[in-house]
Amino acid sequence: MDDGWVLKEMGRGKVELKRIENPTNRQVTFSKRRNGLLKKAFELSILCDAEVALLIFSSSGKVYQFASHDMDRTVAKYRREVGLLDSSNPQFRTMEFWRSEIDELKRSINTLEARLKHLSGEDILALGMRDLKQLERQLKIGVERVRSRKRRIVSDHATLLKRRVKLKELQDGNISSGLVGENACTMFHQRIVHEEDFHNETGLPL
Amino acid sequence: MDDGWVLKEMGRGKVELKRIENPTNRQVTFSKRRNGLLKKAFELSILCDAEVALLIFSSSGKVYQFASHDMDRTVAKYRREVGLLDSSNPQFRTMEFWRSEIDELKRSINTLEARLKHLSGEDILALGMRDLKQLERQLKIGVERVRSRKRRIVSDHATLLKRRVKLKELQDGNISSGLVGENACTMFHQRIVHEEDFHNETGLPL
DNA sequence: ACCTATTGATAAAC
DNA sequence: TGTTTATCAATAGGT
Repeated sequence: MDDGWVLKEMGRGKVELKRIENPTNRQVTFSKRRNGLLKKAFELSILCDAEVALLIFSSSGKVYQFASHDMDRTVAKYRREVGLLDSSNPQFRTMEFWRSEIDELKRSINTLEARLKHLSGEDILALGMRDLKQLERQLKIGVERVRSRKRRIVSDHATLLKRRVKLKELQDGNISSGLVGENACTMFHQRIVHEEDFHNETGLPL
Repeated sequence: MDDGWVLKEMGRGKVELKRIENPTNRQVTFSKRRNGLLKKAFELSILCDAEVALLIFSSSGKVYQFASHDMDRTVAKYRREVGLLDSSNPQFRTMEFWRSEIDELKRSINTLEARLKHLSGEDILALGMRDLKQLERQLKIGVERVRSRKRRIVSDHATLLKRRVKLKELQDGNISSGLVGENACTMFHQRIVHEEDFHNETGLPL
């Protein structure tokens, strides 16, 4: 049945008109749409003989701009037209600027803390089934990545030890059968796996 | 033969990237494109979490604007990026205070983001076995909590439906066997479990 | 302002 | 980052 998408569409797929959570996708989309927006602004100014000024700050703080005439001139014009407020007062403006900057950072922190809690399974009572599913998926991916990394570390350890033993064998002169090193390595590997309780496959109760 | 259009295209026909001479067409196009541009600016700010400010003056002098945050704030930010700072400014001290305040908040954000990434299994290459183990434990707890919550939701849904059906049976008068409600409920429950792919017990590949 | 044929923009995948 | 491709969006021209 139709999910009742309250969405927004674009290219290959449809995109919800909401902050793109995936940082990579967000960056790519930003780059593309930024260029598109700048181009459109330019076209409007040419085709329709309009005065256009566009300022774009990426979330990382980088600036992009377009001004058909001159940014300062256009902004000044805007202030004259709309500037009913005495925002020209340097003190006032600076103050407001810093305060809004700080408020925004605090909002970011709140968002991050909320997401962090969700990933720990806290404060999830308000989430719907859809969000819960996504959360679980993300958590599983995380678990798998961590496990993968752990496997890798153990594997690297084992390989390293194997090399060392092999080297030692060569330096000491081959004593008897060449299986000594292999056995030592295997034993080491098993020890690691056991002591660290590797993946704890038996269940979740830590 | 190709006229070698040094043009610009759009809709039904192609349009030369040049001021539209026909005043009527120019006005119509301005109206359409202005709205398109404002919409795009809005979308960019939402989708990519960007700070966008857009000023448009029609050739007749009318103003149109969009600011994702606050026009003055964004313009001030722009001036700050472009214009140089004067450290001899009397307000430099104050500014330093605000900046340190902001730096602290940004540090908090960095910490939170790092933890968030770790919980998503990203940037974990630098972590040791001990941290990885703890991470995995936390992720598993999260997964279990989310699953528990999902179970609860499904269960509640089922209970609710069961009640409704029972109620309806009473209102309609008992038609035949009292098993009707039970069956409907069971079917609903199964549908939910299946459609939502409940726990995806088959494995981790999402 | 509404309607469509066309071109434009862009999400996803590579 | 750049290229390609499938899709949906924007919009020119007309009514």
